[in-house]
Amino acid sequence: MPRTRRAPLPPWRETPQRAEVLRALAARPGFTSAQLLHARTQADGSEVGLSIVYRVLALLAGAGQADVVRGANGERLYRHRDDTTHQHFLVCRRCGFALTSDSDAIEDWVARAAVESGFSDVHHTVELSGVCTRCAAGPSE
Amino acid sequence: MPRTRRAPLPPWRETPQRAEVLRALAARPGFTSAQLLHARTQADGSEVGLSIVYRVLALLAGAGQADVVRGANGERLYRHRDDTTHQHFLVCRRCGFALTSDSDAIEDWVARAAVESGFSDVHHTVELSGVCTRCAAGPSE
DNA sequence: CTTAATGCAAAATCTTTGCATGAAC
DNA sequence: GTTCATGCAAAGATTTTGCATTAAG
Repeated sequence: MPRTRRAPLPPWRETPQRAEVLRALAARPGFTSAQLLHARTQADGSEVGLSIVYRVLALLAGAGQADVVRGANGERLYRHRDDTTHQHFLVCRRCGFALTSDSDAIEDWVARAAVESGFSDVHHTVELSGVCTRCAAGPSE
Repeated sequence: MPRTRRAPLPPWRETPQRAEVLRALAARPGFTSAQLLHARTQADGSEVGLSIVYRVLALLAGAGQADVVRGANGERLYRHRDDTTHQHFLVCRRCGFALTSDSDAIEDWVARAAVESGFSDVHHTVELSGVCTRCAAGPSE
């Protein structure tokens, strides 16, 4: 019973702005905030409105084409999604670089907790953050 | 190597407002937002400023006397802390009622992920949300 | 042409902060 | 009396939305 709620994917028109957001998102090695993404597109010379960045990211996330985690301050961080399996991430707090974590143990645990508690429609969020080896070595970026 | 960073607990004066926030927090069966807590204190006839609610909650959380999770919209939800063990919660999305989850499996998994990845200073957040049996039965509150 | 996307600025949230007043110790 | 807490309103930060304009199909 996979939670693969691949949304009906609302009308999607190819526009330069959307391409740009996708490109910028794909170019990031890790999770990135909408704001930073917007800054990047600006820096790259494209004129993409901040609201569009938000709208595109929301669409992507809704369609399952982007993963979302929450930063320490509650801001949403997005990452282009490579595959379709449900995953958890170990995200570098400094650079956003993320490793996927093998999470069968978690999934099992969650399923068990759901059953035992009697709770219905149980969602889960597992977020790991740390400092990656590269950032630990030398404060870059 | 427990993450029991029990803060030095900055100067703490007993005031009616603090007592009221504590009381309101303790009265809740589950996790509650600062805003709702403020509304409750108002409803109970006490005059506690919203900023005080935020400040007191921040102090409590910092001192390890309250647990914090994040709601779906990124808002912080607080709960009075009964014991000192590191726990995870299964929170009802409707009423905030929470069950603690036995989380040894998670802790082990996190520790392993940290070691294997080479990441340092790894924090983790595990949040489960669902609908508790009571709320599933009848939409109350 | 018809419908959807864009951009801007305004609004909505949640949260924090500056500062003068008042209460705790 | 000092020092900290309070309250208000203003500021911050992130995200959403209304609406006229522009572009995609």
